[in-house]
Amino acid sequence: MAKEKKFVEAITAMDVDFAQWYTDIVKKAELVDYSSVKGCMIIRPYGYAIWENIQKYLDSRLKELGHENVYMPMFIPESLLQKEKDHVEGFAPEVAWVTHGGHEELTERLCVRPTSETLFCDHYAKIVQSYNDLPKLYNQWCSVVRWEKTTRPFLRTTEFLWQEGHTIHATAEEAQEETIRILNLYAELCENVLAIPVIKGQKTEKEKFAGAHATYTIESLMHDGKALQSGTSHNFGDGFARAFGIQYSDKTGKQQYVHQTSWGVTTRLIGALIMVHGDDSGLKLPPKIAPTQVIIVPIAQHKEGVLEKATELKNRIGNFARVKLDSSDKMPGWKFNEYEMKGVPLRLEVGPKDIENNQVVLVRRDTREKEIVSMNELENRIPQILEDIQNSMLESARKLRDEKTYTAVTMEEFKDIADNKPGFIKAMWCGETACEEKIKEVVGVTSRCMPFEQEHLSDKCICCGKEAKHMVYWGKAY
RNA sequence: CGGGGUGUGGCGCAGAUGGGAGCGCGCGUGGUUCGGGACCACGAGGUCGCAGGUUCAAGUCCUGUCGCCCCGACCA
Repeated sequence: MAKEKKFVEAITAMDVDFAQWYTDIVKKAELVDYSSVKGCMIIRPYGYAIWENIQKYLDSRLKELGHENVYMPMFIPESLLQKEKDHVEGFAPEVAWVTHGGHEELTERLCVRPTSETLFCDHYAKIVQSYNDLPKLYNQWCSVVRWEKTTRPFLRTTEFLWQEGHTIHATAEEAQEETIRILNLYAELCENVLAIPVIKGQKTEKEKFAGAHATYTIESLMHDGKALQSGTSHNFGDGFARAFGIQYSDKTGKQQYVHQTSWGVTTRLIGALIMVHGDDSGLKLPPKIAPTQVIIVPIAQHKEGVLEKATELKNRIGNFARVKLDSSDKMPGWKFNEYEMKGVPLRLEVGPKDIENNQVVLVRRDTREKEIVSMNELENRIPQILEDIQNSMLESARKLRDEKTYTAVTMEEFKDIADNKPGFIKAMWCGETACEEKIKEVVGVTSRCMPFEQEHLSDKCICCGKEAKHMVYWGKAY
């Protein structure tokens, strides 16, 4: 362990100070820089490349499912924002307002979008007339602004990047199907691409989105035992449709309100990647999302033929993986540490000895296992290793999460676990907000979700002792 | 928004009781090196967060203000 620490002195050890560890990684791996605007971050090329990979996957999957991308204005007139009561109330404390255009005060102030429900609704009301116009499956990639009090790179910033889908449907059933379809897509993104295991479930009344009929969520667990809401999908029912007058005439000529959904994931997912997979040497990226999957480090590159061979390998590997060659004058050891810190899944070392033996050295980031491979085998072996890294990262993340998931039946147990063992706690709940609030006050945890996969831990609500209606995942959350 | 901490070259820091702006790393050039953060030589780089004030003199003292970090209350 002491040896490991020596590798990367720049990063604070996780168990010494988790928050500092996170900040160190974010900066040292060159994901972000702080900007001159409070709470706003500069996403640097390496960080943005991760986001682009998330976008690529999600965007193509959404399009396969029939969604279309649009772009809405970043400003919302105050009157428009106020049309749905719960919605405004939910967002009012964190909206930024534009009051002036040039030197002139605006007659109506404009809000910088914290989310675009109202804009989509306003637009849908105009373009929808008949059942033939439905469904509308719109998605938008943009940034939104929420005036947060406490900010942290990726996890909570004043401005953040996201994707927001807004769909309208003829029936409640279709809207519900869409809501769940997207939740499943998000879960797939997390598990299959980001190697982050998630719990799918429904938010309680207290935790649901402002103005929603029901909110569904995927919850993941970070290395420090805190939960992170990683994506949400909302069924609005016809609440917004009524507030905004989004109606269509059905086949019988009757006016009906549409049924609506909205859903989003944000750059927060990058924070999840860091906190689920990272270790004391830095970031650890699953191959499917890593901007660079293979880094080639030439050894004694000044010697005859080394750089030529490294370049040749780069070109070959480039046919099936995202590869980079670092031919800078830095020491090989320096490069090893640098790319470990940046979480590059696989390192390929090639030096004079290797060339002599027609081999290379491959080193995995996740396990640090070293493997000598014949140069003839790269096309076979590298994809295998990358796939294996992808799978085993998901497995170890799942194992860690399961180890940090506890069960409580009494309040004493509940409190004891919450105080001493950071992680998810499963406990039964009667469904009353009063109990939820009391649990927060007494135990110090919030409800994360009512998982789709329910378990019967006891007949009674852990708080009031009345009949239990749901098993709930509780925890401290980001 | 409350409590605590912090702000000095790019980064990490030192600068007791007011009077030379310094160190390590990094950066540039040249050379020797290269299988886990190399070494030597030379060199570039600073409105001491910002604004006032006290003083002959402020990185240092006083007031205000802003940013960042940590802990809480609110949130993707």
